[in-house]
Amino acid sequence: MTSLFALCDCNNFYASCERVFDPSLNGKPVVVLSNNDGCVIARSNEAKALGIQMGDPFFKIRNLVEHSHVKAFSSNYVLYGDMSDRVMQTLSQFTPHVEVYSIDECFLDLGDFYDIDLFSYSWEIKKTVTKWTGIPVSLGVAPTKALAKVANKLAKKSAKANGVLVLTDPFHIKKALEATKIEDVWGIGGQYAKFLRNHQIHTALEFTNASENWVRKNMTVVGARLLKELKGESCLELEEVNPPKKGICTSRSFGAKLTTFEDIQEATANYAAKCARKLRGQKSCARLVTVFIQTNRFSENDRQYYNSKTICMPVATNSDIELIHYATLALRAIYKPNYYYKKSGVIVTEIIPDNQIQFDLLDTVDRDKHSKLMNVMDKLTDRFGRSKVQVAAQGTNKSWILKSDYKSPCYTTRMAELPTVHNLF
DNA sequence: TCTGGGGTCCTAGGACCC
DNA sequence: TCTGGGGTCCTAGGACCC
Repeated sequence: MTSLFALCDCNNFYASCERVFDPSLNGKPVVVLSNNDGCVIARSNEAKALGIQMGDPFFKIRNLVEHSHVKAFSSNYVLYGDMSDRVMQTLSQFTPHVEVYSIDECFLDLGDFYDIDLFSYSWEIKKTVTKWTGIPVSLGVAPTKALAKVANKLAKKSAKANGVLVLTDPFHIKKALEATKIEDVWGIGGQYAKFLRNHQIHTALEFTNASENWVRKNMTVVGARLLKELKGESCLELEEVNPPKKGICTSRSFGAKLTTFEDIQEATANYAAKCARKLRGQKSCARLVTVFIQTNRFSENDRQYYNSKTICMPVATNSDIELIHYATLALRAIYKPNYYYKKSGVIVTEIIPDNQIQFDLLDTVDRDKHSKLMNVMDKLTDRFGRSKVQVAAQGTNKSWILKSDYKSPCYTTRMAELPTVHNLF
């Protein structure tokens, strides 16, 4: 039994999404910014050519942006999520066994496709995705996931490959590993790359010559598994269904420095509500809620403060009202006046399916009522968008709101007119 | 003025138990 | 001087991913 995987990766995904709906951007440098218009998180090839790096703070490249007429966009995750769905839908036409690995990457199990012309087939996939969605993609095909990653990277880099690389022949695999720098290997981050280079391992090929014991000792079983994968032994299976999340976090930098408890409380309540909605989305409840706050770590003049507080709730919940209640208690425990706060966040953990909750005899919450209310709120949000209906503690002040000065329209979703509510219930 | 956000897995070491 | 030993659970921290 020989395995075969394809990794399909969208090129410069967020930038490409913006281009789909505004073709005048084609051929021009485009960047997409993180929340709060903070950092560059996606770049078109033209923007890369200008030397703009991933993670560059926007304010530091503003001159270059103006001078070189770079088009900058605030991130529009609703749009990108929607485009991602379209790409994944298209890919699943080619094999029922797909793993949506991230918003812009998908593994395809080509299991026993060895008999077909993999090169033509891959090109067919690539052309179809672009035709149906407008998003350009690259494909790497190989016997293991880690090798498919290698193939994909080279497919993008090499002009000859032009976006498709099939690595099944041992000689080609060896050449590919030789051409792959160790820090470009999937699973080798900054620390391991430095460590390996210190041990004279500079390429993926040199890594495959290391002994398994040595790798296991210095890089845990994860490294040992990677080693096998690069040598052609498949250890990582396709994961078609994603398991429910074990922790859910909602955190944001504020659009401005905040000091008062009320402002931070309002922001934090909104993050708590978002966590609750995510929990309901995967049909689970959480027992622990953690709140953290921090000042601006880049500001040398301001006094710095970071703290977090975890509260164990009496009964696992996914109700906006309860989570906001306990998040506020946690915040109260750590908030100190006279600091300039820049960020807060809410993390929920000890997550269990919503049908396995341990109830408490002394419980004072009417859980049935909460659940019905949340159900209605979710329906309203799905239909009319965020913040149309919310818990009072979430406030209307929104002085903490994110900066988003360059947002494109939500091309793929249209906000409905304000409702006549009766048919929702 | 302005520096992202949300996840996963693994290990070492301490606490605790018998 | 010499101070049991083995198992399990939990947590913090470190590595990684996009």
